[in-house]
Amino acid sequence: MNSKPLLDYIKRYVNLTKEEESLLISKVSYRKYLKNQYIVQQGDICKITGFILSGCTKTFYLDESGQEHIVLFAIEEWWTSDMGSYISQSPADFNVQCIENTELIQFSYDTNEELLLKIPKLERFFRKIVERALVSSQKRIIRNFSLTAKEQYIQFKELYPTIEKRVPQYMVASYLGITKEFLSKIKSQLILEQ
Amino acid sequence: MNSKPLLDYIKRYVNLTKEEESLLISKVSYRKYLKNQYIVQQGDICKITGFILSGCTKTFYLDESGQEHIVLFAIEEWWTSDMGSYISQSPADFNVQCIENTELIQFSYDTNEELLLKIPKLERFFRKIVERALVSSQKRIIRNFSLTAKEQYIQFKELYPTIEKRVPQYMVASYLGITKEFLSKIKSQLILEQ
DNA sequence: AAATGATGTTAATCTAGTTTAACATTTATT
DNA sequence: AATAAATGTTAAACTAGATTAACATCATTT
Repeated sequence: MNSKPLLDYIKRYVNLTKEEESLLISKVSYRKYLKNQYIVQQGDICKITGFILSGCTKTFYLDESGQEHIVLFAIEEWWTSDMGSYISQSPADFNVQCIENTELIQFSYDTNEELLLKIPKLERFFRKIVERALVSSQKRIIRNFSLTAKEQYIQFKELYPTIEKRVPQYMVASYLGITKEFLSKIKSQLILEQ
Repeated sequence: MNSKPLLDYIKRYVNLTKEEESLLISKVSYRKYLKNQYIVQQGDICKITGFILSGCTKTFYLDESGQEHIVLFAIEEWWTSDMGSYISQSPADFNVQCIENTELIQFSYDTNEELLLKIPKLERFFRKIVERALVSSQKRIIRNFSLTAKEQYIQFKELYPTIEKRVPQYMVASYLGITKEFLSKIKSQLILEQ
């Protein structure tokens, strides 16, 4: 397992000693998922939060009519899980599925408690991570309300250019909350305009 | 200042000693806002996070055309601030305004750092608070995508019955992302249906 | 009690985005 | 190379929700 990306990432928020770093690494696990595999399924108790070493995942909700609504994508150096299910160990509302083969460093709910007690600095680290996730989530709500679908698509490309190139278009449409047909129309409009 | 509601609230997440409690109380401040006063304005650097002792606030975004989009309401025992601005001390995207006269216990950005160093348990406390806020925010995104306006309104009433009764209807419409006229139509439909 | 401003309603017209369905293109599998 | 599966496009008919505008009701101030 290549733990450097995770340790570098943590370093941006808190400074761990060498001992703390190796304790941390001894308590997490590495796992490889194949494209299309599920990390969490709606209804499961989400046992892990994963730090992505490589790959790409989508977190989505299936509604009554079986339609898929993507809440967020995650790529290298992002975190992936059903946060609600993980923190309260209750059945997941969301599915997390790999869009590409994906390598994770997994923090399991059971051992994480122990880790936080031994390295209290990690409380601060996770607080900061979650704060940033909350900010993105609130901004997403606003974009949704105050922009047309076309404007949202333009912003999405600016905010997440790599993701836009890596995931199929119909998933981008689902993330934006529109149909794939309408996104297709928007794209052809944008081509005509320029 | 009546600090009991805050201390009781904290007790649900972490246990503080009497000394820690009094240190905490010595580092926060009490403030009363009148109805319609702003706690934060778009563009300000948000210096505080407030715990609501009494009253009600709305956090909203003003778009290009001057339209107001409400991200969230907050009432007693909830937290209110522009999280993005507070955590990165950058200009606020949102306004926070009082819908009623509102009493806050304010945690200021500058003294909070000191407080967290002296009472590391608070890192955990704030992490848990933010985690819960993130979960609500993600659920809100999903409701928005997978429900019709009518369904959203019904869920809103179930989730936040007190808020629905306390705030004017046009603000509920703004929160739901629809016009006040359409909410009015929905309400009259619901009356006919029952 | 009159007047002003804030909040809520109704109805007609309009539009952004959906639905359906047929077809085109790209990618993976044999 | 041929076939199947997945992804993307186009266009017509449709609908949820927006816009406009006129009016109704409630609350606050003088």
